[in-house]
Amino acid sequence: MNALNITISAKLYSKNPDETELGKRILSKSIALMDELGYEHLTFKKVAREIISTESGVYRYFQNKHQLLTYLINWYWGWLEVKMAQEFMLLNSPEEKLKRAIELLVLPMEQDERIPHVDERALQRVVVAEYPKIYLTKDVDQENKEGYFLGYKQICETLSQLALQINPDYPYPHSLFATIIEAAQSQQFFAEHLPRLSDSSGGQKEIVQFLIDMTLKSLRK
Amino acid sequence: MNALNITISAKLYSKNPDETELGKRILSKSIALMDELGYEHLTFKKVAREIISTESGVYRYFQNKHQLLTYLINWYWGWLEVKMAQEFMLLNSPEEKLKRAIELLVLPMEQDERIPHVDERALQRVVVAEYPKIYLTKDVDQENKEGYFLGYKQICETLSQLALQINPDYPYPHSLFATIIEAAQSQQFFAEHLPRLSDSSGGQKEIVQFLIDMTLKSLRK
DNA sequence: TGCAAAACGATAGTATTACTATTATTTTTG
DNA sequence: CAAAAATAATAGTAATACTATCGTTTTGCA
Repeated sequence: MNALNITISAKLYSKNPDETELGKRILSKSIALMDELGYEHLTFKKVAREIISTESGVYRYFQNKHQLLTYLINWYWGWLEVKMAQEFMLLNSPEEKLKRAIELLVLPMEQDERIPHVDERALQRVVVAEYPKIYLTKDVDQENKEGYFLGYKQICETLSQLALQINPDYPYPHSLFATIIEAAQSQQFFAEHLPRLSDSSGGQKEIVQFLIDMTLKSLRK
Repeated sequence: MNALNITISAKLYSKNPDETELGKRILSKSIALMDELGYEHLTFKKVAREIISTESGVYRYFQNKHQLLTYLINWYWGWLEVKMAQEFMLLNSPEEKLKRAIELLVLPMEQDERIPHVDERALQRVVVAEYPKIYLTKDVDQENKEGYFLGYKQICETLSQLALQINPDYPYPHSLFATIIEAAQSQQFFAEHLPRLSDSSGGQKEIVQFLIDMTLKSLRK
């Protein structure tokens, strides 16, 4: 059996949704609803209706909507980390790896059959549309201690290490990749909704080119 | 009289808060409360208590909390645009202007005595902590039509034009400055709250250096 | 196989929020 | 000074984000 496990901090749920049918239904339908309605208009009541259960059923897995969104976004980063590790094995130079990483950040993922309860493309759209909301709160310091942002930090660290292989003297590797990862999301959003904040006419390829250009030029001596 | 006017799209208020005492009190106290409590925990009831008026008083100026935040953030961009225009007059090369622009984006502003009802530093903190919330909604397309994001787009356009003076062939000027402006905010937030996503140890100078480095390297041929 | 524990479903209830509506009073202005 | 505009005061509503309780079903395991 070709299992695949994305590990997520136990602080991000009350009961692990990955271990039960109901939990998986919650994940599946939350992604679809969040994609359709947006974070603000999603309620546990609506999720309950979709999974053919009750509000208290959802509360048994997640303390609130914020925790649910944080779980989903961490799942996405964990998933991306796995994809990157797989692809990096086939590549040799750190340049190639960085380029591929940026493509993975921006280009649409294909559905993985091993995880039928997660629609990766819909989740990617949710990340683009909602990701800063998980840390732009007054609770950020407390939640950071509890590991709410480990996924993001892990990806950033991995890419920073690659960058230092290209230029060991580059002084801002974490800032660079926090910026690249953010831009990967926001440029997708801008290209679609606020086109004067982007030079992409909607194609993801142009965003990839922009980000690769910015990354490699930044790493020059 | 040394007046100073930041113009803001009339779609961003029901009644212009700049024209009355009550309106100015709303602006002043909203900034302080938003800084203190954060967007999520701010309510019009709390604002009403601070301005020694009533909820309906606040509703007469702003349709809702989202519109109020959008107003404040547009005010900030308009203000920054004015500051930049002033400073650019004293500078000659586009490099110098870009560097100064980035400093203005990141370094704390000094209080302007001509506008006593706006605490620029507090407003800057509000922008850092809340700015993506104004466009990360399902209403973004409609609100974009109504001019909710003109301030942001205007700054981005101004800096793009400067960039093209340095390198007329650079293909991504809007993406570059949307990214730089976002990073200017998010790096401040990360340096304070999620330090592993930044290489700044809290000092804004390091963020400025990072952003200037990224900008100038990106514009090289 | 049987029983205790866990999970689930159903329902009810509460405090808060984000408004809307109405009316009386005060202030401004031509 | 009269009319209009702005403000204050109060009430009310639908929705939200939970919390609590309890009976039923499912599950694990002795």
